[in-house]
Amino acid sequence: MDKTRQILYEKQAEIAKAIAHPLRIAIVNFLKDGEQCVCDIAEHVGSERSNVSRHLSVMVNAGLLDYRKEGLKVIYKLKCPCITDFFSCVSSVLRQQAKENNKLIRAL
Amino acid sequence: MDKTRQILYEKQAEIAKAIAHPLRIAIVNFLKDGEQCVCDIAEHVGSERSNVSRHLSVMVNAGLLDYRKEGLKVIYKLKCPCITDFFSCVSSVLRQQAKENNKLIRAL
DNA sequence: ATAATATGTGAGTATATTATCACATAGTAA
DNA sequence: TTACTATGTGATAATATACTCACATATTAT
Repeated sequence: MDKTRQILYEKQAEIAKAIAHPLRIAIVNFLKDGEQCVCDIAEHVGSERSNVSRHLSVMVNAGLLDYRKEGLKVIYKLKCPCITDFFSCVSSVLRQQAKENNKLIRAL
Repeated sequence: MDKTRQILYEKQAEIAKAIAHPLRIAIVNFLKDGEQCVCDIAEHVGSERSNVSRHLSVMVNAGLLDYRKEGLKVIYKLKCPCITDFFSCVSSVLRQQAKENNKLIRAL
């Protein structure tokens, strides 16, 4: 295990961690349909603005989101459309789990 | 925000969390080349067996890995080859970050 | 049977993450 | 100026995660 490789894995883990939270996933899914301000994001995901603000900065720091100021508002948007690839993998794991569950249920 | 949708996001986050650790990413990358026992995984990633064992069970619980016993050894393998999609997304974010860093450096 | 090996797990500690509240800041409008 | 709104942040407490050590379990070999 190379030292460089280890650093790479740490960076990759940081990005993965930035996605790995239900609220952040909800935010990402909302932003797929276009950029949004904190205010509207908070209302859509049903959480406090201060909390949403923190989650947004986590994703900005990880390089997942970009933002720009517009008057009082701050508008966030997805930086990388490839985020879809991530969810396609996750969904595939979930489908597999569902398939196995069904197998169990049928065996009852 | 639907209740069902919220549950979906929680499940997705669980899977993402199961990947979001440097050691687990190292393990996944090792297992891409084929199934391996705990012993060899621990040596490859340079960590204690008990620790590796814990990380492996995290990924098994998340549905990322499968295992089978073979004598004294327990052999773990990737359950979903699509894990590559996940890393392609993460790598794309990292490339973007590198690009921006270069831009900064050139502006010095 | 005993010894040796691979794996997993309980307990404890250290660290990280999250949510909440109160407040600070910054832009806008009157 | 004052009032209002959107956003971000410090402090705190609750919770979750990770690592280490010692030990338990299970399989194989002698």
